[in-house]
Amino acid sequence: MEILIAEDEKPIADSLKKNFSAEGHHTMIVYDGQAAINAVSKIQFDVIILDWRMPELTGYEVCARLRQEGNNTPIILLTALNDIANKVEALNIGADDYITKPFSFEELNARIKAVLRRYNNHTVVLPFGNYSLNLIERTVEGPKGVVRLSEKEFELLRFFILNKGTIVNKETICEQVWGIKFLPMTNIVEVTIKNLRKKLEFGNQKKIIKSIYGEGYIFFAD
Amino acid sequence: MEILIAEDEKPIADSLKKNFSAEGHHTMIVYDGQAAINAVSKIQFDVIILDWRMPELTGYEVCARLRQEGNNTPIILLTALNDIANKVEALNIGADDYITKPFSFEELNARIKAVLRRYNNHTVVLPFGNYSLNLIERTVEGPKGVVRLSEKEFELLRFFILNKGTIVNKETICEQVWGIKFLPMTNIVEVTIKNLRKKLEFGNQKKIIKSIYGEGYIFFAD
DNA sequence: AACAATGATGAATAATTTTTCATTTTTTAA
DNA sequence: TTAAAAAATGAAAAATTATTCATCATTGTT
Repeated sequence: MEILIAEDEKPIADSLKKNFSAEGHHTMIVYDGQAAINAVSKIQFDVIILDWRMPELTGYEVCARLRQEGNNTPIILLTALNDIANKVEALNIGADDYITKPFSFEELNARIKAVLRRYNNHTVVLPFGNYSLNLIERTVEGPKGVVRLSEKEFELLRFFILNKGTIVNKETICEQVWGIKFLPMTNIVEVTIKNLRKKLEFGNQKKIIKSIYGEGYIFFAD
Repeated sequence: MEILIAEDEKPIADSLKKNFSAEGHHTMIVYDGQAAINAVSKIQFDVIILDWRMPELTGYEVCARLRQEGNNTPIILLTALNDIANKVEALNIGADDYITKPFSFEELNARIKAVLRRYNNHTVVLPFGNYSLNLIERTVEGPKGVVRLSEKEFELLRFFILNKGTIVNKETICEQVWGIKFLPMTNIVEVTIKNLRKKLEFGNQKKIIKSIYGEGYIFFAD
């Protein structure tokens, strides 16, 4: 993993580097904010650790500037002040987490892992219309907020997204989602579609799963 | 999507191309096996459709050769024979699916989507030791074969993989996996670890989740 | 060795999800 | 307009998963 440490207190920076090296990561140290900006423009880091107060540009400013530029590498801010206002500010300008000095390496490391975990999930998402399906969490974000899907609902939605814009019949759905040949004496497909609709549809918004009498269903997104 | 069609019967190839174009895909047609090999060396296709019998190299030979070279683009074989032996052979040499002529475009299209679906999942996998965790299917592939995990088992394993090699205490596990502050009067962590172990461990193989008395657990992979 | 603390485990209970079933609603075509 | 087919739905039953609980096993300390 490529880690950038921007921290003007050399002992802290060195100690972090040593610890990260022991875990098999590559670390780069810079001692002021401007150097951090320069480094980020050259290297694609996995995590950036920014001290709050630094010469040239503060960690706060570096973070804000990176986010303005559209860079969304996970950022963790280090601060000497155990100040809630700072935390709120840090998260507002787009930091992913925040840790108060003094801290143990284990603590920082745990935060990094938590951030990366959240961050990685972020990338495994299927967008559709004004919704998005998180494939790991099995949640849909949409007009109803975040809704958890059960396994079958999740598989069904994934199937619909993949086949959006085409009519799919119940036999196909059954084979693909349930992995079984369609048995005419069951109505699991209808029931699961009903439940999925209930979780996705909001008020008078247009339907995204439409039934086509005698043929099957068609899924619209956007 | 970039699709390669290798099919010497021009009417079939043209009809497929027309249909794929209507769905917004780019299609390239070649009329013999050698041309297919050449095309693949130049362009990164999303799916390759190979006729079983073709001049120069048969679809069977093209498929085998591509797989030998380490190319793992999804391949669907078309064959005129409704012959089980062929199907087995096709899958043995690494084809992803197989379809018997005559077929409708819808049928082929459905197969392509099913293959892509399987294929896409393949990429969202966390390897650890001689196991791998499929993040979409929530299955582990390991010495026990493929095992389905329940939601909590899945989240727990994901947490362990992320924190492999470091000791994690029960409080942290509880917070990260269950999203709750640890309550000392519950033992869900122990129980879920027990169940996960049962699904992962095989015979006398060395443990991958080790308990550290009074401290927590440590996860080893490789 | 004996005790106390911690962890493991089987089984009971609770909660959730899946499937079935009976009934109502909608759609199409006569 | 009406009858038949298809789809939607609420609720019951079945299956699976999560959690609790009681008990047993292991570890570290005295």
